Amino acid sequence: MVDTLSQTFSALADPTRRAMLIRLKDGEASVSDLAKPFLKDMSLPAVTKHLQVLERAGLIAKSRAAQWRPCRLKGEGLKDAVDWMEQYRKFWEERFDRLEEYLKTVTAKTKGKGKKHGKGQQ
Amino acid sequence: MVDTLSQTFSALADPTRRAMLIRLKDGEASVSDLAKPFLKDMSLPAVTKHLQVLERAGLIAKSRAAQWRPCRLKGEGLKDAVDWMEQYRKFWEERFDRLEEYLKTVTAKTKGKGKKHGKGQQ
DNA sequence: GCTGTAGTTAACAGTTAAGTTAATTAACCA
DNA sequence: TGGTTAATTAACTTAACTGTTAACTACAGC
Repeated sequence: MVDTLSQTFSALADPTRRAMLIRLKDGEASVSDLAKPFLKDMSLPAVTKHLQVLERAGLIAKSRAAQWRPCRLKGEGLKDAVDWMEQYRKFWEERFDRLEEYLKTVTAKTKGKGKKHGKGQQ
Repeated sequence: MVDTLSQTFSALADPTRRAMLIRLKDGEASVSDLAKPFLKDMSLPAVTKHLQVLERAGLIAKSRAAQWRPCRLKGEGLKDAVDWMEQYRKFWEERFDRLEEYLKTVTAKTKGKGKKHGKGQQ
């Protein structure tokens, strides 16, 4: 697993880490601030590891202030992941079946004009 | 890992599986159709397993036709994941810093009216 | 019934992930 | 200097993930 997209999705595939990101929406927080809701369920080193995963995925950044390590959200890290998923939007939007049928009719008439924006993503 | 969101993100955290989803955007495909691009790198049972992951995550559905198992995309499975990520959109959109500053001014004036749509997501 | 094709299941091996406890680093404070 | 707080690192365990090969199920067609 080397590619950025995999790292992003992998980092998001854990409820603890997602909860941490949600907490960080409200602004910076130290490691122990972030740990607080989880210390019944896991140790502080476990929290450190989760934060490292988020940091490596580019979803948060840590700085230093005395003995604290304030963490802040880096939302840009989510952009590529959302962009990737957006290509499926039409597959979950309402009345897709009817929409697709309509599109088939249209593309049949305009023979291939609908081959727009091939981004070559994977 | 029990929750749907974790399953979805986890399923997406693999380039092989993402490539399979991309292939399925073009329409139904059998297991061996889907396997074709990967058989240099992995065996057919490995492909089966990837498809099982996607199926359990609700991202694809398998049917039966003679000895084939046509797979089709189930884009609705991505909806919740995208919705979750959308809450961070403002964090990656351009000039966020200035936007945030502006919002702070606004909410300071309207004292609390900006507390909209608390979806209780995690 | 036999043979080929499509796909899954079983059993196993290697790697990574996620947690633990104990020890360590680093800064503050008195 | 010594104690406290904040956080990380080290070493280890366990479980899950990803892949393998070999065996099996199921259907098609002669």
